Amino acid sequence: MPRASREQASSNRVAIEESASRLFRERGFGGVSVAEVMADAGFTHGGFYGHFASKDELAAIACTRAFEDSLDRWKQRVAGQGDEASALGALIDGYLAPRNLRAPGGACPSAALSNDVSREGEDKPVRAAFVAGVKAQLDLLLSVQDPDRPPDTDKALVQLATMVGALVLARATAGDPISGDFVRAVRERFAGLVDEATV
Amino acid sequence: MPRASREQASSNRVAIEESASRLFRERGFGGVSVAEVMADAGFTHGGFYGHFASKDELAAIACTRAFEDSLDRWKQRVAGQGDEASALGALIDGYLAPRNLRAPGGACPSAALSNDVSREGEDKPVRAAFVAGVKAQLDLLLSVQDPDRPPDTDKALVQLATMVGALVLARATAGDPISGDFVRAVRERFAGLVDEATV
DNA sequence: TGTACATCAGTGAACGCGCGTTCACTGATGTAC
DNA sequence: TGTACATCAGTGAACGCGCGTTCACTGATGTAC
Repeated sequence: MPRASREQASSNRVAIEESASRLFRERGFGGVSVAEVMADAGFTHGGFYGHFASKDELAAIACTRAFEDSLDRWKQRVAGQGDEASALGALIDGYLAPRNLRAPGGACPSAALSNDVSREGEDKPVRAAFVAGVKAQLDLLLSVQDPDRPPDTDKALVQLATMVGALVLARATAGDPISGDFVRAVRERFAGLVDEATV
Repeated sequence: MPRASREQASSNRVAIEESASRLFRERGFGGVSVAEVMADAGFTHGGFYGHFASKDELAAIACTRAFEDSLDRWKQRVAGQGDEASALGALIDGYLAPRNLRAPGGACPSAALSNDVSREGEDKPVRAAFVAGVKAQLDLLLSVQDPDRPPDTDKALVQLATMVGALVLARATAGDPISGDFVRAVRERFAGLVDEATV
């Protein structure tokens, strides 16, 4: 059924981006073919290059979309939380939820794609998309800090590193009890139940 | 030149494992072909299946070897350090050194391979190798703790998550100032220069 | 509002290429006497 | 110690397959009058 309307074509493009955003987070850029992305969105592979210049371009667009989706969920989580501690607690509970461990396709792109992005050349478009996404995540962590104190960028950097590290390690060790140990230990640390000064 | 001696064949196998250990950390399991591993070790691809049953088996062996190499360096770093704080400082300085950011092939497999391992089926041999390696890293972190206090497993879990998160994020954002920010913030946290109780 | 035609979104075959794995072969190594 | 021969480590061609990308084609959409 050729020649969809322009409106239809536009929403088809969005569907392709959403499929790519999920599949790339699940299996990496190299783990999903252009044909698989198109099939997931309900199309044959030939139409791909009518929407995108290359797989690299789609990777960058899908990465940006993944950060947007993820950050929307972060914002919902922290919305309405009274103070910094409860906002962080709500954030980490969602971040390390079993569903997000099992299904990277709907979870944090910093955790799901960091290895993949590291291996891309520094000139590839996906790298800029990733940097922008990480900065937006840091901005959100800064936004939940106590407004009566000066912003602490270093604290946000350490928080994000700890969150991402816990998620990637919990996933890679899934099936072993140590996986749950990472989740529990980092959750408790964020909940402030552990009050040691040193890391 | 066919039919190397048994001794020679044995050291050839080690060379193949070392090439795989480095190349897989650099480019991931899917990013390196069997032929590339063999060429890196100085052989043609056909001899591969005389040494290994499959690429999956090599991935597991290379993963184990990578953790051994990495842990040897960790031990050298913490050896002779007076107390827990200085041992941790020495460890993180090496861990996040520019050389290790730029060349994942000689650095921590937890950081270099976590995404790749997560995507492998839970029955694949590489997953068990990865879990064993992570546990060995946690054991080392526990071994540098103050012997006069009870062992704090949760502290080691949070430390490892923070180290791994910092390394993967610094690598994926390399080329942008935020990359160095992750390194500096986490280094300072480990050095105890930041003494806030909360994460 | 109706008609004629140009546009172009999506199809599916095809391109050159590299993948993991297999296998017949070579000839030095290892062994039996 | 020397000879005859079986073993097997490494070679390179070949297998079926899937990859990213290109392109001629189809026919409904969009537009000019």
